[in-house]
Amino acid sequence: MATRAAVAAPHLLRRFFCSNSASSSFPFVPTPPPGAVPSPARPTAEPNNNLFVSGLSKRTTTEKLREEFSKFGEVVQARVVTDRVSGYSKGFGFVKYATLEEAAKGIEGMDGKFLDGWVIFAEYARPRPPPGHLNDNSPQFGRQ
DNA sequence: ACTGAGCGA
Repeated sequence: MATRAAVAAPHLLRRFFCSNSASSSFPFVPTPPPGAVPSPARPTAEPNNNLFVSGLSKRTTTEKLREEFSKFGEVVQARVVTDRVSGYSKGFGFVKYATLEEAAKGIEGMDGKFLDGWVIFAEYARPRPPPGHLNDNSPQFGRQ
């Protein structure tokens, strides 16, 4: 009968699970390799007065961005990146503080907070590419 | 139409 096998089955299963004392033989290793580099390519730039704000709502404008970040320091310049053709916001912007400590407070104060129903992320912006030489064809004419 | 990772005219 199959009843005898059913009695002997739990006995073998108990030995199977109790023999799991050595967890090093388990194929599932949630721990990362010890030789891994902590950060081969850091997603965050070095401390700077400029801040990169992402996760903005499509309805968030430059005025709203400066108004919110001005509560943590003096905002020298704030801009929400919008598309030139469509005119809609791309969902991220930049905020420049007067000093670096104000920029740090701005990140600590606005990073992970809600703005217009969206969780925004504030971090140090990367240095922009060189504008090149002063020429009439330079695209850096007009602002700042 | 703006949809959802990102680095700007």
